[in-house]
Amino acid sequence: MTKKRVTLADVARLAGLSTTAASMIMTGRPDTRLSADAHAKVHAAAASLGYRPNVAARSLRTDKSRSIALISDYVATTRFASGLIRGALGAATDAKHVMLVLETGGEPALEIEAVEAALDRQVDGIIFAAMRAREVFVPDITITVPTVMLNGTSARFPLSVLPDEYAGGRTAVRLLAEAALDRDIVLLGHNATTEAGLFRSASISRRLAGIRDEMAERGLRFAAELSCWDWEPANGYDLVRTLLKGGPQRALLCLIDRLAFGAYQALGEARLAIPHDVALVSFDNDELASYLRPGLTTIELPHELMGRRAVELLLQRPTTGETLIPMPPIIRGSLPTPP
Amino acid sequence: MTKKRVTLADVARLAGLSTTAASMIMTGRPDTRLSADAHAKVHAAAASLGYRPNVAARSLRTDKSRSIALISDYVATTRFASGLIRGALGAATDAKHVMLVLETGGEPALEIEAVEAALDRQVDGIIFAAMRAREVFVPDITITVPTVMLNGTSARFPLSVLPDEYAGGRTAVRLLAEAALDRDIVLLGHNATTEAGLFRSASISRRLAGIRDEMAERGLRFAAELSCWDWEPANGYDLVRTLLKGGPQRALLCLIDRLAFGAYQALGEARLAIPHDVALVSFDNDELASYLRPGLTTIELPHELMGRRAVELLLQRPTTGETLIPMPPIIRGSLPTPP
DNA sequence: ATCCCCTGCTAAAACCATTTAGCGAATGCA
DNA sequence: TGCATTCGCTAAATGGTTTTAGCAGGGGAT
Repeated sequence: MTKKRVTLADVARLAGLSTTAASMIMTGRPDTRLSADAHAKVHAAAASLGYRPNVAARSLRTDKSRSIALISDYVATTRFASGLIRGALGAATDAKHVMLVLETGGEPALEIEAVEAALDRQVDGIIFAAMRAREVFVPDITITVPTVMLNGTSARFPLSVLPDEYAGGRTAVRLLAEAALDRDIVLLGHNATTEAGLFRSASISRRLAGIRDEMAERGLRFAAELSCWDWEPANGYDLVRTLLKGGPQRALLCLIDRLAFGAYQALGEARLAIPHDVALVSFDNDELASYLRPGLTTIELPHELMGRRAVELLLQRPTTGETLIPMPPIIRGSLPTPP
Repeated sequence: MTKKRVTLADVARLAGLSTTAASMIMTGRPDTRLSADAHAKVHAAAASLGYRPNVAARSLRTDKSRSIALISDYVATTRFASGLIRGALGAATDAKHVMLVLETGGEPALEIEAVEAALDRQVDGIIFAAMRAREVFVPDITITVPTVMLNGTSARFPLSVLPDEYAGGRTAVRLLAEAALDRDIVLLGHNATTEAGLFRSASISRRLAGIRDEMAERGLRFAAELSCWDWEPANGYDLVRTLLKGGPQRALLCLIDRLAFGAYQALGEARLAIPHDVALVSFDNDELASYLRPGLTTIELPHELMGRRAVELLLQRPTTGETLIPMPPIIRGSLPTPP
């Protein structure tokens, strides 16, 4: 009496054909020679029975599963994580795939387990996502499926999707230079280790390279470079408080929105008006940026697009090398409108 | 020459036993009568070959897959989403399960597709997660696996995991009353539709019920109730600006951290010191709350715990009804320390 | 000696789809 | 008419595991 699942054999029986025929028709093989009548009958039977293929049986036979795995170091630590996931998920769904999410916390043992769990489920591909862009681990076990690095790079897997930090850096300087021509520009959040690429984050060093090149091309120099070792709002606050003992009109180039947030706090306390007294531009387009008053002009880290692109790359598997996703400027009120 | 996957038959062959024996030993069936010697040989063989069971084959046979699906309306819209996902993922991993994440955008057509995609993959259970707590849809198709509602409720599926909003509401009032005994208390973010439960969010109305009951028990009344129709920082800002024309020392009970954020902005502009001039307490423990100066005291929405609990419920499947997760107070600097 | 049970193990079916190899009939070509 | 080719379709093998049914041999009871 147990209601069993409808199988392909049921469909075939109702259509009066063999399961072979039904299979070929349902999977839409191009080269087959079955009659239009047979097609119609099978489709009708499938529809009337509400047939859904058993994915396990199919994977067993084909070694494919219409699913991909997103293996990340941290899923929740940064709000950006959800942008990557959302983009990847959207693209996966569009391609009629399903997405497994695995988290490793950066621990090698868990990384191995995650990869094996994914492989056990015959995923059609793996995305390794780093929540802060960096050179990534990837456990040293044989991986038999296509793989792309998301927001990170790896020597083993050349396919990667990254934000175009260099161009983004140039954009930021351009915006600042055009909007606040006459002001001294101060760099906020610089960090020698990071810039030298010694730290994990290749991204930030590219960002800085773009900034410096654009400054140089415009014949500009930073009036000051304030560095810090962490990128929390409190760091931005402290840095700007000490800065404020200095001169009159200034422009701030913040490397990260959270620092800019702290800067806003310090500026507010000092009764300095944005953008009239101090102009700011920053990076990330953190959700914070839209909450500030006035809104923070910032160069967006396009996480959703990156996630999407990673899945597309994985499934189409044509190209090789780095895919750079542009970082669009988000214009809000923290820069004066150019004359 | 193609390196094939190691199968159970390979293991059995190496151990000199039948696949039946190998299967029984590997799956650790309790009632079997195979010798200790046989156990040792099979385990040794499996280890030396690096055997990993083929999940597709196993699911085909058992209709289980050691995987669960998290179907949510929105994955990225709120920062909280990642808390739910993270918690669920952690619990799933602990139970050696893998988690599929599906997103529907709240569209019924996509919801059906998501459920079917999950069922096709023989998931062992489904979690329906709502990113804002509410009565949830759930498409009207037969669902053959255990199901729990996360941060939402459904008439069809009685198992749900929710924040204990009522108790949370009482906690907030208690903190405020104890720390700012003498001040008038203003309620911020109230909204008639919501409170009546007419809006989607059952959560907020419970939160308010807790607040009102605790106020009543303490013989307190709100000096004012400021309502708004949206919960963005700008709303909090506007509300507090108009409020500030009023009297001297005040205490603010904000229904949502984002409103409190706007309140901070308005208070800062008015040069009012927190908590000296105005005390605040709020709800959610948004990431924002820790960035503010002074930090915002708030009643946490325990998303990670909720996600975790949902998975545990799904896999153990003992209980029924609502599971309420406590909302812990996060003490920061926005309340004066009691004498 | 007969019968029964127990121990330790295995053969084979089942799960459901895909795919290879091939069959009978109809058609094309000469 | 004879032969080869194409058309439209199917039988059976395959993938890797779990599970049911049961076998051979030994021991105990009667």
